[in-house]
Order: sequence, then structure tokens, then C-alpha cells
Amino acid sequence: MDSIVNKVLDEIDLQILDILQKEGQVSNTEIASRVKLSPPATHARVKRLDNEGYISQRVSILNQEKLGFDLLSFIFISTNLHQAEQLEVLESALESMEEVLEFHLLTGEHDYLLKVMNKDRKELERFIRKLNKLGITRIQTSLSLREIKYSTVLPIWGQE
Amino acid sequence: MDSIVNKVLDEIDLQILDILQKEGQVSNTEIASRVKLSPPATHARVKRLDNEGYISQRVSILNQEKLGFDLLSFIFISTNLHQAEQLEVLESALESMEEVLEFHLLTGEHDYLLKVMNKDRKELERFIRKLNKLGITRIQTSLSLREIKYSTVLPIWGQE
DNA sequence: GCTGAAAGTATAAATTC
DNA sequence: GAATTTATACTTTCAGC
Repeated sequence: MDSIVNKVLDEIDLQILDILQKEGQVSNTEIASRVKLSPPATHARVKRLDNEGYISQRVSILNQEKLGFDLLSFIFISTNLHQAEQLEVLESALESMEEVLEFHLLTGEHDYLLKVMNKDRKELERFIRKLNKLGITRIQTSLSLREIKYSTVLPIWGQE
Repeated sequence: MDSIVNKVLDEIDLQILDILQKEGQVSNTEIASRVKLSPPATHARVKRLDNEGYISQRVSILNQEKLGFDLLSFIFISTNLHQAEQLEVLESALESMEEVLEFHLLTGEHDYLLKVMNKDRKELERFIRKLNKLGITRIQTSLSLREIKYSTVLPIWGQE
């Protein structure tokens, strides 16, 4: 046995979640046949998993290249802000920017990592200028030359 | 006007893609009413966008916390491998690991960034040991203390 | 791209195990 | 209590226009 998970989710629930996280489009009927349950029973489980918050959202992943997004950057930023309010302002400002795809507080003193998607260098430059106005003291930008893997799939069966 | 995009995709196509990337579950009927087209016309567009590869995949995003994934890390690795074959072996080894959610080649000499999801420190330690066996000379690990934002949505309307 | 009809799904209710 | 079967509403999808 593994963790808390198995106390509320059985094997079939995990199977369903794993199907959904890999193929969001698959029909309830199809899931039912794969987990060897009737469609209504399966549907009830999916609904339960949804209501209980195991499924955060269903989305379509668009093709970055075909839509002209050629410039993915990872930007480390540091700040010398210390008051909680100031940090909150900074965080909500960055969070609301659509080009910011991910935003993490990292270990260390007020070090953040941003994953930023832009169409081109000009847009990235504009973005970095916006950062400068927010009380950020240090900015270190790394460009992604090639995205080797991009997955939203959690390794729910563990790894060996 | 913006880019190459608008030569093959009109405003309605972009609207459809934007709806889909934010709400993968929404029905064709609903999309149709939002873009003010009939369901069949809308369906034909969605199918076209799918066939032409604008939609890479449809997925469900699961709740990390509820499934016990408490440890998200960003790992920078460097290698002194230079032969293309060796690098390919390294890349495909890392790509196939389920705990590796993202994998990017960055600017610089053979510097990669990994986004790695683990349940706990023990699993992360096991993962790092696996890295050591692959000819990686330098490993720098940053832990995410808090995920402030996580989005798969491309800013297709541009940013201001 | 639209309208209207046919096929296929999802979902609710009633029943059984 | 949970899954199944039966029945209904909805959606997708295929004609013809």
C-alpha cells in the first residue's frame, strides 16, 4: 500500500483518473468498458471524483508552434521585499499576466521561478520591462531551445 | 494584424480554440452558441482544427495535493557529453520517466531543465540517484514551496 | 453555413444483487 | 450500498438545401 490515497480511492477510481488525465476526450462508455463497469456506475464515479475535487479541470492543450509561440522562457526572479502585503501585490500582479504560465515560490529567500510564453523576443523584452517595475532586484532568464517533453500527467502508479 | 496565424485561422477559429483550451469539457452546442454559429458548422471547425493539429491533446488536470504529490522540483542538469548519440540516449531515458513532467534544452552548453513531480523526499532522492547514473556532471535542485500559478493556456489574444 | 432528421451518449429512475 | 438494466433527454453528426 502507498498512502492516504488508497483509503478513499480504490483501484478503479485510480484507473479512471489515469484514463482521464491522459485522454480527456474519451467517452464515459469507453471508460466503462475499460474498467469493466456499467456506464452509469462509471459515470457516478467520475462525477464523484469531480465533485470531490480530484479532477481540477479539463482542458485542451493547443499546439504552441502552430499558433506562433516560439519563445518559452524560465525566469528566476529575486526580490528584497519583506512585507507580506508587498509580496502579495507582486504575486497577484504576476499571476494575472497571461504570458505567465507557471509561477512558483522556490526554496531560498523570496526566489521565484516563472515559466513565460511569448511569441517573440520583442514580447519577451516587453515582459521583462514589466518585471522591472515591480520591485524585482534580480532577473535571470533562460530560454528553452527545445521542449523535449511537456506533460500534465501525474505518475499515479508510482515510478520504479 | 499579428502573424502567420491569421492567414489560416479566422477570429471564430481563435475563439473556439480559446474556449477549448480553457474548458475542454464544454459541449459543441455550447461552443456554437458562444461563437454564434450552428452546431454543425462549429463541429466542422473543431474537427478541422483537430485534424490540422492545432489541438494537440485533450486532458484532465488532476489535483496534485489530493493525490499526494507534495514535492515539485526544478532540476538543472549539465552534461559533458558531446556526441549526438550519447545525448539522444540521455534525452530518451529522461523523457520516458513518468516523474519527469517537463524537459527542456536550455541556452548554454548542454544544460537541461527538468520539472519533476514526486510524492516525497524519498522518491526525489531515488530520482536524483537515477540521474547520477546517466553521465550528468552537475545537478542543481530547486524545490517549489508553493505553486502560485499553473496554467496550460496560451495567451492567444496577445498581452498588453 | 443552415435546417432538420438519425445515431449515439450521457444521465436519471427503478430494480436487483 | 453499490452496480445493473431500462428509459429519457441531450448531443453529435449526417443528409439535403
